Amino acid sequence: MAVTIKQIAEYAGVSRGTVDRALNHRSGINPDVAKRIREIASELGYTPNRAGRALASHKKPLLIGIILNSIGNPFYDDVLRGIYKAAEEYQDFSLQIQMRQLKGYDPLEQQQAIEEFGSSGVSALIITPMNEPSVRQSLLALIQKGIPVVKLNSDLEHTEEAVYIGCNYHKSGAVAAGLLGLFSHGKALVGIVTGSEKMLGHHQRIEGFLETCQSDFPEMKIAAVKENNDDEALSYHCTKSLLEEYPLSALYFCAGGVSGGIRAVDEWQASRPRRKRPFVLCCDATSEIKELIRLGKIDATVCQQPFRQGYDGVKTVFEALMNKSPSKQKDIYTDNEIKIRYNLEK
Amino acid sequence: MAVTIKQIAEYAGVSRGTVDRALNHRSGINPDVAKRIREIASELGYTPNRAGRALASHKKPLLIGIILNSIGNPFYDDVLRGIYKAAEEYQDFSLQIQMRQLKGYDPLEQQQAIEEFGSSGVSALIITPMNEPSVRQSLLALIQKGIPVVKLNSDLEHTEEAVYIGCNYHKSGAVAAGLLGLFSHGKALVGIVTGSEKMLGHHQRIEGFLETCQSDFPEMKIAAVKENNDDEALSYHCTKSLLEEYPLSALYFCAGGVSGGIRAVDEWQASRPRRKRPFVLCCDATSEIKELIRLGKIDATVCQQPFRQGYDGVKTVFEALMNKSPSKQKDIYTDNEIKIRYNLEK
DNA sequence: CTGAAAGCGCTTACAG
DNA sequence: CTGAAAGCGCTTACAG
Repeated sequence: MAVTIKQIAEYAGVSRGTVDRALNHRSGINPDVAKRIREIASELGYTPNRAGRALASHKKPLLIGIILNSIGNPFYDDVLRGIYKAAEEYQDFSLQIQMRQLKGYDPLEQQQAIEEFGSSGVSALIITPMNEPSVRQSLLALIQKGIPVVKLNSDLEHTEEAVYIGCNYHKSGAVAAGLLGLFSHGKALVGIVTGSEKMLGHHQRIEGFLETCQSDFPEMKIAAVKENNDDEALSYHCTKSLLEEYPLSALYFCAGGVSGGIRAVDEWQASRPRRKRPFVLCCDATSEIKELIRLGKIDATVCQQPFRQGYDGVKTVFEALMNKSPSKQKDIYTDNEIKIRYNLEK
Repeated sequence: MAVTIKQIAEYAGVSRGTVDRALNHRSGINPDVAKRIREIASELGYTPNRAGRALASHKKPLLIGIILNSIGNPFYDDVLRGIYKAAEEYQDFSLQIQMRQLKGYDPLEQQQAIEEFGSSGVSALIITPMNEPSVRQSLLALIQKGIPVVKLNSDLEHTEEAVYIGCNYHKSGAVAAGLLGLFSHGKALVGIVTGSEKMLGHHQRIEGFLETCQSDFPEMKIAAVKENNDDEALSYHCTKSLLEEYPLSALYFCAGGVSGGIRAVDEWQASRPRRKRPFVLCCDATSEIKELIRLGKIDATVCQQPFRQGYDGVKTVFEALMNKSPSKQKDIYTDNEIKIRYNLEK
């Protein structure tokens, strides 16, 4: 039988209330008493019972603020599904979420959202942070107040106190290169279409791709890297010019704008029926991308478990709040899953 | 605020005990009253609070029996990790597991284990069932008593009342064929090494493989299918003779005995340095297989989320027990994950 | 067949 | 600074 607060209280010769104060570092307790109780608890190997805790905190539910730059970005569909699934499962444990979705990437807007949540008294925050000093400042202020923060999908430098849950972008690029290496038997001329060199994730993917090419596939060459700013029309033009300028055997889309690029490939192929269509690789599996894979227009994609990102984000803050342990949870790097037509989920 | 038993009691003008009896189909209650209470509950959209339920059932913890034919089979390492992880997370909700691992495939032994658990009074059972009438009988007897049963990793025909959580073997074979088709640009002569045609899963993998070859890759030919009974020594000989008899361009191991087979490939290649090494595909990612992939001796493997199988197995019985709903949980088909050297986890 | 009470582990006002 | 009591939602003997 697991050890309870009641047992600790008996053992220490104090009331349960006092044990609670000690264990949860609440105010209004003699520091020496608190210290002794904590020692007893750790000797006895006490771990709080989450069912008990959940029931007791029923009166003031744990509010989790969520800030996602997700509007208009279908990648987040599965992330959101994961979040809502977890929220549903944890609602019996008096956990509630408050969602705030943003469009585009405006640091100021994001900072404002953080501060609003901060002053509205959320117990924890999940955010897809921009890698900006102003955002960092706001987050650090929250963390200082003891509010757990989860960085979802995009990391923010110099905020190691917050857990990161998301893709290992560098590895994602390496997987793409490895896959292409195997398909092409190590020989290829690759055109890369990215979102923006300024986006940390996009940049890291390309780095990982290039490093793997250099170390493992010396005969795989990069023709050029073009930026499409995640814009379909721009992506169409980038891709078109890449195809016209170089005799590409492969295309790697490492961000958004995939369907625009595919349109360029289709046209290129229609006008040059004798040429071999390049091998097309991309990232993630939005419903649009899935459709293009089914149609045979994309050969493979490297995914990052978006559902799990959302689900584990909520789960992680729940655990952090339930255990109120000073120990930081571990970062979670989701798997870089290879999907082809045959193992695509519905 | 969610609706509680107390509210239903007030609404119906009865005590909370009576509501409990009605909602959980306990004995000793006027059927008409029970019916009325259930109607009220469903109108109000009542769902039981798991934290409350968990705390209350603290006195007699839920015991989950687990029967795995896992001894000596490294595939189950990750399944076990998943099970223990879930057990740890759910122990606060008074869930306990009792593990019984078996060696080999003896239906009688399995049946005995089931009956022992049945009479020792477990609340639920998780099992890797053999596809045998005697096993089916024992399981159906448990199910009749209202004990939820989860079939883990292997399905058993004609027991639709039990949830299946595991691989879609047919699809696993199709993914292997699709992957090979892409790598080989649709042209290959494949040797297949399987465990036993009698094992449902092994058989289904081959079926899936063949069907995909026929429908999508007409120039991919199967040289022969050999059985190794999951035995390394036998696997070595099967593989050796396949390589000697046919000019294979690919090998597909769809069960155990992979390292024995690879030894044959290594020797074959050493004695014929001019010939191209066949492309090697297998299933799952035991630590042995991972090592062979890292060494470049296996090109790709199709995995089935063993950790998730274990974790979700426990989670599913927990949900079933907590909700005590008559509605059966949904079968879970885990993803057929493609792993190559570049996206292998540590 | 039904109700009132006690209890699961924890937290939270309230008294002192 | 500390303790006693009430309460979260649910279940379980026990009385009647």
